[in-house]
Amino acid sequence: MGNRFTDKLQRFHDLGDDGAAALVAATSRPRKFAPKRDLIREGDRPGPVFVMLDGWAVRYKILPNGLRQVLAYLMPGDCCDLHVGLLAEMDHSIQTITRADVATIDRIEMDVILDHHRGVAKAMYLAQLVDEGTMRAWITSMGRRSSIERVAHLMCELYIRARAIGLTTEMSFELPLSQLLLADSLGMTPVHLNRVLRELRRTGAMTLKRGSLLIEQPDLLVQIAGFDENYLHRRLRRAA
Amino acid sequence: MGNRFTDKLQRFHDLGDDGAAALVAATSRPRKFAPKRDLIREGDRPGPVFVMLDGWAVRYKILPNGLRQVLAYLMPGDCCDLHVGLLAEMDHSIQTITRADVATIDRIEMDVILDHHRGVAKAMYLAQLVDEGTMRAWITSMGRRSSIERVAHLMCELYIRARAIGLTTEMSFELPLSQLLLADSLGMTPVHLNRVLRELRRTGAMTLKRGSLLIEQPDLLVQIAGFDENYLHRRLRRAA
DNA sequence: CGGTGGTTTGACTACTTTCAACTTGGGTGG
DNA sequence: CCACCCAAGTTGAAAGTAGTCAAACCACCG
Repeated sequence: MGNRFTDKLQRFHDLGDDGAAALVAATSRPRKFAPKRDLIREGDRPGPVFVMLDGWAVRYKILPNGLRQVLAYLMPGDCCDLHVGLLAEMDHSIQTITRADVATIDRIEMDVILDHHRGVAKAMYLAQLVDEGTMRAWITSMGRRSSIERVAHLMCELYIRARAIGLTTEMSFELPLSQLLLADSLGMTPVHLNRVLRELRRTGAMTLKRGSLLIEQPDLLVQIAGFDENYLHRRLRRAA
Repeated sequence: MGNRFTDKLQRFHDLGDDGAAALVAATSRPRKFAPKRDLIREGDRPGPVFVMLDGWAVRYKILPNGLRQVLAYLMPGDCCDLHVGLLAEMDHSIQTITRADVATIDRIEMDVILDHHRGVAKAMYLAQLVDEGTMRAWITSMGRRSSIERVAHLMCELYIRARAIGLTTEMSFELPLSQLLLADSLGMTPVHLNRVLRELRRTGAMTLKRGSLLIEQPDLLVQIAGFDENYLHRRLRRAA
């Protein structure tokens, strides 16, 4: 009865039948986007809330010198900040990676839903807290993890997130990310990333090839990454 | 009639007399902390919302190997996530840097205030969006700026934030951050940070010395940093 | 007046980028 | 169906950046 968006939120907090229905209705007219299409750009005035019903996207920034930094991945079910409409302008851009189905929820409608369905509001606040935790984990990776640890850590994160929404099969999953994109996510050059991937393959921990990741030794990968999934807050507060 | 917390929020959105009064009342019993005291640690169950009425604090994470990464600075008037109470456990720690006056707002009380004073809710959402924008800027710095650009960028940010709350005098301000702390913020070693600071001094852009920053050539510093303050969202949306 | 934490410096090492060339995999148009 | 093309991936060598280790220095505090 739901879609990937409500399925994700439902795992955070009970939306209630009417809450879920309201969200489904609000996202019932998704638009299809080709790969590498900007949904919104830095400097634009924020519009509606974007909801990824299918496909992947990235948040990113371009520096004056043309370098790009990826800030976050949006996977099916993810959405952007619910209150983003309060801002005068975007401080980053959002672009599709793959073909994608993207719904938009008007700011007013979003407010109405949040006001009338406390379960939806709680679930969305939790989703936002997880996104923030993820940003903190990225800052930590960039600042204090070696390049091999950083790569391993991101792969662990993406695997856990993909698994949570049913995109994994055994120890592998579709990962539609080019090495260029990964390099821009991890603050390294594509050349160096390529060498790090080779090293991870050599250790037997994982193999990334065009479009999919195979995790051969999960324990080893987790150990290399120093991965602790607490920041994804999959353990929820009881009696919230 | 307000305090540093309400003053800050008021700049984002009109709190209304009763909204401001409610916040002042809620933060009227601050507790004093010595420097380097943890307010809460990673793994702890989140409690009330912390509000910095005076003094500085940092959010940080410690890695398994003992390395520390600073995630954000909390300056007077700043507070931590309003919905943090929804989480089962903290994904990072918060520690005072200086002596500090910290108020706490109980989760229930916070919810009541947000429900009854829409202006307060809007202002706090905006504050949170700015904090998120700041995290994105940090990720960008760590990933794609050189060390000298990174240092310059952080100094620009801290100056702008300090100025917004009236802590600056001309082109200098009190900056109670050790080089060790700055190094842990910028993902570099204290030794290297020290050399970068020397280089910035040499160019004549700025001089950091024990406890205060003097910006000698603002234009040069901004240029070195590639600083664009849009992410601090000081330009607000009209008719919000 | 000696500690203690913080800052500064030098020499050496390790890691990462740069640059440039070459390979591969898919898709497209003839 | 195949030749071509382009984006993406891979590799080597040289250069540059940042980390490590160790010691000295400094300022403030008790």
